[in-house]
Amino acid sequence: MNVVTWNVNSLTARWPRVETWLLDKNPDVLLIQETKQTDAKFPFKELAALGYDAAHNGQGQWNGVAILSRVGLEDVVRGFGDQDPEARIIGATCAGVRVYSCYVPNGRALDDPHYQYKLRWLSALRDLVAKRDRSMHIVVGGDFNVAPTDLDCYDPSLFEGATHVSEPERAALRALEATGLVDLTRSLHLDEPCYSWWDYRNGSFHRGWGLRIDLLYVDQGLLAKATASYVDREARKGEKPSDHAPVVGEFAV
DNA sequence: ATGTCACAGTCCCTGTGA
Repeated sequence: MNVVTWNVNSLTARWPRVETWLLDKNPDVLLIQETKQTDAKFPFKELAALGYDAAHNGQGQWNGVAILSRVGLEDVVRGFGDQDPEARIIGATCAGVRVYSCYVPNGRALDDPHYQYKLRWLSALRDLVAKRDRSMHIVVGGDFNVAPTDLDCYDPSLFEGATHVSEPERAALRALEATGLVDLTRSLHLDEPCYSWWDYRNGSFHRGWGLRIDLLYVDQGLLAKATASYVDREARKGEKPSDHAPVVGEFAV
């Protein structure tokens, strides 16, 4: 089984790339962030033609998360309940694995109210994950908008005083891990940066100025069955790419 | 250190968010 997370930065703008990529890679489960679509616009029919069941927590202009699966899609839950007006999380069970697609708030700046919202959101995610059914494997994937350590940032000196690298954000990720989750890509690649996002500006991709902010958190039992995790850098190249690349997890289940 | 992209509305440019 493989599970991929990809922030597509508008499924409307990215559909030709996403469709081609699905035909080429045929993943079992794809976790999408930033669809920027209402449920009415989401391409359910086109995905069904490719063999995918899909569930979408759509909003419209911003946010929007989805789960695509060709191995079953059950027990879909959107959001945290009534606490969050923004469409940033969706969960489902695929082939007996509980999966979540998460789009963590950006934070904008340390003194911006949106930063406090980001920390509250990560706390709510931790609470949700802590209450999980531990008889089932779990994958919590998505765009976390946090680089877990300095290895995940191309130049930490440029990010002093900025979001994505601050200690409270990193502590929030450690609190999530403390529920029994591990960072899959980092667990399998202790020294490689494995960046997943590059700013559209400044030729950042070609200069190697990236961050690793797209993460797959899995339970310890699933880590034991993991066979690979990697970033599909090819998807960041070519015509009209997203600014994020897909992050893949492969498991012997 | 800011050279881009996507969105909606003010609608073929501009403000906002990333």
